[in-house]
Amino acid sequence: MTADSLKEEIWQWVAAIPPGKVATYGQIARLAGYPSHARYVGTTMKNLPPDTVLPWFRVLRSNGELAFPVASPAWQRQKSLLENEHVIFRNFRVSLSDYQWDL
DNA sequence: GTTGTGACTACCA
DNA sequence: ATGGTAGCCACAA
Repeated sequence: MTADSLKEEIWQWVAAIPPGKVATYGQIARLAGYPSHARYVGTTMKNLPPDTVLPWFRVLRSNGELAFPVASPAWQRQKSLLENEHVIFRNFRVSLSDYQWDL
């Protein structure tokens, strides 16, 4: 396998997260077949172009928090994108038991 | 080669 | 709950 095929696997799985659902970095890594690459999933999201169509905002930390510092501009942007599709925040985080994507 | 750096995570005090 | 840590691994310098 090549280096970018992993990146493409990650893109594919992120693209597959249904609206109103969320996944974790570790979950995407496992689905892509590289369970130890949660960090790389984050790196891949960071490197997406600003105009990407990928639903990067549906990817969260394993505890349901966003990866950005609370109340930062990026944090607020991601929060509203999620709220737009009815993902509700409670105490600065999403309840994975309510919203996590499971196949 | 090596080193430092993360949109990470599981564990443990 | 919460703060620290060790493991993780692609990537850039």
